[in-house]
This record gives sequence, structure tokens and C-alpha cells, in this order.
Amino acid sequence: MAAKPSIPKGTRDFGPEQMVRRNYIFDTIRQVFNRYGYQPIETPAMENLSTLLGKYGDEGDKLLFKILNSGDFIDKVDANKLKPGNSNAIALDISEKGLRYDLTVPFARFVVQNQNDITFPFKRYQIQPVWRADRPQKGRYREFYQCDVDVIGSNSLLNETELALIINEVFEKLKIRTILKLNNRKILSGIAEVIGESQRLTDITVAIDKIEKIGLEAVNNELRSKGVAEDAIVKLQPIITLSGTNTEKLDTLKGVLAMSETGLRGITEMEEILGYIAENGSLTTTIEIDLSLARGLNYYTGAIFEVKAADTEMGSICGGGRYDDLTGIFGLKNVSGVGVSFGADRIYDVMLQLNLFPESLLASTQVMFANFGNKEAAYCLKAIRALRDSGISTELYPDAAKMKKQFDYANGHKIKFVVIAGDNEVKENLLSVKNMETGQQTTIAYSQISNYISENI
RNA sequence: GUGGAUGUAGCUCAGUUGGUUAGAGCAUCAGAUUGUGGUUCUGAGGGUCGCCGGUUCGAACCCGGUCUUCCACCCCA
Repeated sequence: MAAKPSIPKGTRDFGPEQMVRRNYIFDTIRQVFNRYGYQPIETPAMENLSTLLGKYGDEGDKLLFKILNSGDFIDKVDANKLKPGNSNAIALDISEKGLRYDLTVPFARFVVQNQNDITFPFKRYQIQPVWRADRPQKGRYREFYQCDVDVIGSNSLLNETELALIINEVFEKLKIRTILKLNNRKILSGIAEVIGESQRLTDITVAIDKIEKIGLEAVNNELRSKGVAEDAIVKLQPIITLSGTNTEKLDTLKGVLAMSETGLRGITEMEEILGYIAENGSLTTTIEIDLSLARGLNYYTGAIFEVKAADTEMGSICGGGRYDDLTGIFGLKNVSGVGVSFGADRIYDVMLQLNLFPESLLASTQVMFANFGNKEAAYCLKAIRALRDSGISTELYPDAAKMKKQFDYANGHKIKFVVIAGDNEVKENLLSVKNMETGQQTTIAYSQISNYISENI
């Protein structure tokens, strides 16, 4: 009578095949992070709501999963507030913990809390799930993994450069063609400042972003409807239509931002980062200045990164930026950090779509021994142990099933070698080895099994 | 959170104006083949038609609700 079991909307189970592929992504990312000298940390799935609230804007606060207090939580609520439609007002009375929304804010909290034990600059990475009460869509889940790398306690633009190289290296290893979009909060501030619309920075950025989709005239109309002054819109034209190479874009911007100290500083930063990156030689990732990149505008103060897969329509698969004062909210001033976050689940979706996972991932076992019965199986055990000892993953089919079934199993698991040991082999102290890819079968001396497999694998 | 689609076997999908025991391909299992797979042939199992309710003599089909997945907006990995 039990109802069909299910899992919450936007969450997923991962079977063996998916886990092998996910681990391939995580291992690749972790390996690159380690190579650049970043150290791992983990933080709890839940944080105090006071840590989380107000860090992601109103929109972000709405997307936080809140955890109900233990005990008779309703008992402590003011009776006057307990009425229908008043959920928001009592939310904080019945909940003091929430699931983490990203890894950056918990990291900031971690740094402040452990500041006396940390040697700065602190380079850390963190690979854990985060939760958002968003409406799920393709590539958008309510539980998903982020892989964050940050360096905190250093203002050097070499850090931005390093992150760009990490991004390049990760996606090169995963064979995903990518475009790394770069922007800088200081340039955006400069633009708003120059046209006298500093308070409408977000509206302007959002509008510029739509140029491809809706065209210049529609963008200008949208700016007007947002209340941007007419002469400001005129000044904005060269920026909205900004195009060309990165150098050309920066040249145009220099002209427009000549009167803004902040804006010019942003340009200098951008040039410095691009210069360092150029010193590293050619990258597989295309780097492109994109002023419409407005992500995380709330706390980013310098460089802003976003990575898109070149060959799919998937949203961004990696993003981040520089934040000068993230730990300030938790009481540690003047500590600047910069970091990016890889979206493992979207990377998975992209790789699946583009068929980029190596076939070999699915082959967990290299050699399978067919089972002809108890006596024959026992005969195989020493050979199996020898193979395992030499690092070859080996299994013995557990039942004396029909050969067809055993061979089907080997095929299904993409096992390359099947070892056959029936009556004939046992009598002569031999083993027959069949290569499932070529169909060739060879009979060898029992003691030669490790050597034979090692040589032919 | 707003608006719009979707759901039939493990998977991909048929299913007539509402009319008896809801079908196909692939996959699975069994047999042809008691020591040899990926090809072939034969057969079998597997579905409360997402769930709940309503209309009707009768619902996979019509209506309402609900859940899931997906799309647009918002936002974002």
C-alpha cells in the first residue's frame, strides 16, 4: 500500500555510471587546484541564518532553504503574528538555521572565525553541495555541487591571472571548448559615473546585456523606461555597441571613461590581467571582455569572471570575481579576496551532451574469471589474487551460470579480458584468456597470468 | 515567485469522435546452443495509463486539483 517513494523537486540520485563520471570531473578539478597550491576545506551543510541572510540580495534571501527549529517551535512565536499570510514575519521566529546557498559566504565566515590560525594569503578550495529553493529547469537544480577556489588576503592581480589559468587548464583537461568572459566592476561604476547615473548601474548592465537579443533601439527604450536621462543614453551609445578585439574595446572605453578615476583604474586592472595572461603563452580558452556581465554585482569590486561552454546553450558553467570586503560583514576589515566557482552539475550536463566522457571510465574491472563451479572457481583464486596484487582490477563471476550469461555480464561491464578455467585447464594447470574486443583466445600457463595480462592490457 | 506546456512498460514512443482483455521498437529474462559474448531465430515477464477526485452506462482520452519534468520571465552554477 506504500505510495511510490520519491525525492524532492530539483534533487537527484546518482547511479554508479553517473558517479564514475562525476568523480572524473571532481578529480580533474581537484588535481588542478592542488597543482596551483590550493588547500581543501569543508564547512557544514547548514549555517546560522544570520550568516546567510542579507548576503545575496532580496532575491537570494527568498531562495534560502530554512530549517525548522527543534522542539515546540511554534510556542515561542508571538501569538499576534500567527495568522495566515504572515509566514515571512514569523520565519525568523521558527527558524535559525539554513542550508548553505553558496560556498563563498561560508568561506568568508570560516576565514573570520579562524583568522588567527590562517596564514595569509590563504589559498583554499572547497567542493561541496549547495542548495537553492529555486524553480528547477534544465541545468538548474535545487541541490548542486560547487567547486570553489579562492585566494584571500592578497590584492595582487596575479591571483586573477592564476584563476584564469586554472579555468583554462580545467576545461582543457575536460576537453570542453570555453569562452572566458571578463568584466570589471570598476569599469561598470565608471560608466555609470560618467553618464551621471551611478544609482542605476544594474539596470544599465541588464539593458546592455540584451543588445544581441532585442537590438539597439529596444535597449535604449528600456533604458528610458527605467528612468535613465536622455543625455546619459546618448553618452552610453559607444558602450552599448562596444565591439572588436579586447584591445579595441579597451581603447574605446579609455575615451569614454577619461573623466572617471575609478573607471580608468578598472581599465588598468583589466590590461594588467590580460598582460599577465598573455605572458603565459596561448590558452585554449577564448578570453573576451564583456561589459554585460553583471553577476554577483552585489559584492564584487574588481574583476568579474564567467565561463560559457562554446558548443552548447547551457548557462554559465563557472563564475566568480574579486571582492574587497566580503569578510567585512563578519568583522574582519581590509581583507581582499578573489575566487571562482565551477558548477560541477552543469559541467556534467555539457559533457554528456557533447559526448566528452571517455569510454574507459565505465570499465571498472579489467579481468573477469568465468565460473565453472566450486572446484574450478577455487582453482582461480590464486591467479585472481596475483592479478589484484599487480594492480589489475579483477573479479570472479559469483555463480556457475551459463557461459552466455557470464559473457553477457563481461560485455555489459566493458570488461576486456575473460579468463576461462574449466576441467581441461585445471587438469593441465593452465588458464585460457579471451580478449573480448578482438575475440582472440590464448591458453597460457597458470603462473603466467599476471605477466600475460600486464603485457596485453 | 509569475505565465505556459508535459506525464502511457526499465528506455524511446503509438493509442481512432470516450467503447471489451492498452500496443510497437529497444532493453531484460528464458530457450534454440550443458565450455565461449557483442549477429540471428523463438518465446516470456513487465503498465494502479503520474497521483487524487469529478462528469459518464462506460475515461489513457473530457473537467478540477495535486505532484514531476520542461520552457519563458526573474535570478543564477
